[in-house]
Amino acid sequence: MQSHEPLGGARPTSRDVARAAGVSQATVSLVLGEKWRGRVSERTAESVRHAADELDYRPNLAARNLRLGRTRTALLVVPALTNEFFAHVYTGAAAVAARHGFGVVLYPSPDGVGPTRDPFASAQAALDGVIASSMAADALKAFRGTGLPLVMLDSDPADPGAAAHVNLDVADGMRRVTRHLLGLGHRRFLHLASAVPSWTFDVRAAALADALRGTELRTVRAPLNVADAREAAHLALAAPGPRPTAVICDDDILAVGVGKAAHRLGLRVPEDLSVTGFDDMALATAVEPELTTVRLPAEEFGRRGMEALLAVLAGEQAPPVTLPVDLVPRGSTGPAPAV
Amino acid sequence: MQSHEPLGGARPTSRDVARAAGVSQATVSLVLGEKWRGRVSERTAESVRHAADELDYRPNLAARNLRLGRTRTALLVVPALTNEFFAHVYTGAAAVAARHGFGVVLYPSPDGVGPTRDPFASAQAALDGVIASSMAADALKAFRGTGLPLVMLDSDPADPGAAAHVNLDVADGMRRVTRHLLGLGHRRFLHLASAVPSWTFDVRAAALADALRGTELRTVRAPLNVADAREAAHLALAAPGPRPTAVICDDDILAVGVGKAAHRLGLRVPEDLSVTGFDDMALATAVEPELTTVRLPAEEFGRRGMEALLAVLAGEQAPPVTLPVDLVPRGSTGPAPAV
DNA sequence: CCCCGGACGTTATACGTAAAACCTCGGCGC
DNA sequence: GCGCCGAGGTTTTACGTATAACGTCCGGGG
Repeated sequence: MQSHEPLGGARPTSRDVARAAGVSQATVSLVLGEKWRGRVSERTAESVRHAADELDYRPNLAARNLRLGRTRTALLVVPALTNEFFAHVYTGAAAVAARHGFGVVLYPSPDGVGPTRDPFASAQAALDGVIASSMAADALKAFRGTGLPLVMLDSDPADPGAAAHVNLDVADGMRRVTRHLLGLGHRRFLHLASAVPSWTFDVRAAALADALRGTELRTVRAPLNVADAREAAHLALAAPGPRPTAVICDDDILAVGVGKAAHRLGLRVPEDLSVTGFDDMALATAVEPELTTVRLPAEEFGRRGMEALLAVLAGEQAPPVTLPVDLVPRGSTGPAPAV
Repeated sequence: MQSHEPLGGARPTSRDVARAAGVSQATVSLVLGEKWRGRVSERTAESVRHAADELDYRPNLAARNLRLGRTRTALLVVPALTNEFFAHVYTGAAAVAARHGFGVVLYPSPDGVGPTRDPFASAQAALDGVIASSMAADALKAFRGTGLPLVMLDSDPADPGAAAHVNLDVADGMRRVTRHLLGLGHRRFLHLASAVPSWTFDVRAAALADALRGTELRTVRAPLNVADAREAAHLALAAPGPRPTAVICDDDILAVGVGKAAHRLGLRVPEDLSVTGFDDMALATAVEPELTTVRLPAEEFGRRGMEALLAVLAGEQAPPVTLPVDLVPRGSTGPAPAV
């Protein structure tokens, strides 16, 4: 039976609690801040806690942030909220953050290109630090030079603007894909790459070029959505000349688009055409056949990112990390069709 | 050529700007706050703006929030970040918010059930108001009784705890689905419902029961993910007795699960089985055949929610809104198979 | 007997901003 | 010649918190 204050009434402050408990405001702050060992008697502490409960006191975050000069809030800059991969990254980051009394605010880069006017106005929160995906490069620019500690996800380790780097071994992921496909006898490849420029995609392309030297490899780019991917794949697959027998995609979404294009062209997957994705999102097992793809440890990626940021904030060095990835073979890849 | 302060150096305050411009701090606040018409000369104002630029001054949000007693931040409580529908809702809400100098923070209800310990600690931002989906009922509980203005999305309009309601006409959506399927000759239905209890799903079920009275209608529930939906659908479709000819789903994700179950059972969609989704997310056109589904105006939903919250914060009444929905017929529905 | 050092609090202050209240001065009406 | 007013500022205060600096009382060692 909580006694509710009148709804319009102002929220109680630590001074109100102090008055109710018959102590000074400073004592309330000490007790509630758990810094009172040996400074306040158990009896007094208890009465403060009781009064705080009674009044349903919650400290004013704005005042605390002002006083302490930090906010315990991190910003996660992601390319788009609709990208399921980053939902998992967020989950991981938020979990670690919560354990340290931190909160995580999301800043989704607007879908349209071009940098935003003022990210801070949008984020609206004072921040202690920023974690950003290299895929959100445009939105990111605005955060540079603000002096805020910056942890970069999947970006060039040589970038000096970042205080720490957490990467995924996407090059190895692509190598595993090629090994898998070469083992199935494929020799003519199409790489459906992301049209968004980003270090992580450059790395994939380079790894691919390296692993597939001596075979036929074409590259086509498309934005990260099914419709555009389908169009791009349709064009490439319907082109004159020998058709690739395997399409390697930078993302599951692109791979789904390829599947749709194949379907429209009357090509069976995987009998006529093998397709691979990247990320292993829910989408990968939603389609038929299920996608052979590269599984990325998305949640751990987010966790490591947040841990790196916390380390930086604590003044420590955060060594660069590269997380391993896995190939998940499924139904969308099969033996290369006999010529 | 921006002259960067030493990186470790403290951020400049309005007092620093004042010193640089040779005026008092109050004047800086007036000028930068655009409240200086007739109070400060154009010359002085210009010199203040110049000094602020020079120092790369950004107001301290914590101090401002403390002073003003409000944060211009709204919280959007959603069931899960992986649900694409809410990504669009967020986009809409954030767009309106930005136009009014507001920011939007996301609070994704943890995937596991059970209320969270302290949402405020996680949100970490002082808030002016909350917009919440009825699908996140558990996380929502913690926000009740805080006196914070609450706008509910797709929830019982009779709920007195909310200051405003914005709904989607999901009942009409379901009626359109039934009309479509009845017109195709279907008479035996399976309703694959969401296992998450929520007003919006109750409404759908009721509308369905009402529109399909006189036909055969079974109901099965599944959590909102492909794997569980597939299992539930598999069981229901493989059960003895006459098989339903159409499966009506509460969500596109569920519909995709049904498609996979059908594939496994050797049933062709739509020749042997018609399937409908709900939401019209990207997923709906990612699968083959594409899903007949109900298109929800997700972005407008978010916009209206934010507008309602702004109205409430301005002390106005926000009349309840119900947004219309549309049926999008695609390849997953067809004429009922001849018995 | 005096002084000293814990134990237990209190008083005072600073964080950076917004804005109310207050100053100063020159010009103008009467 | 005096008062008043408006333009163009400045001084001051408050927001709520955390914490450094400062009492006060009491028991005990020298």
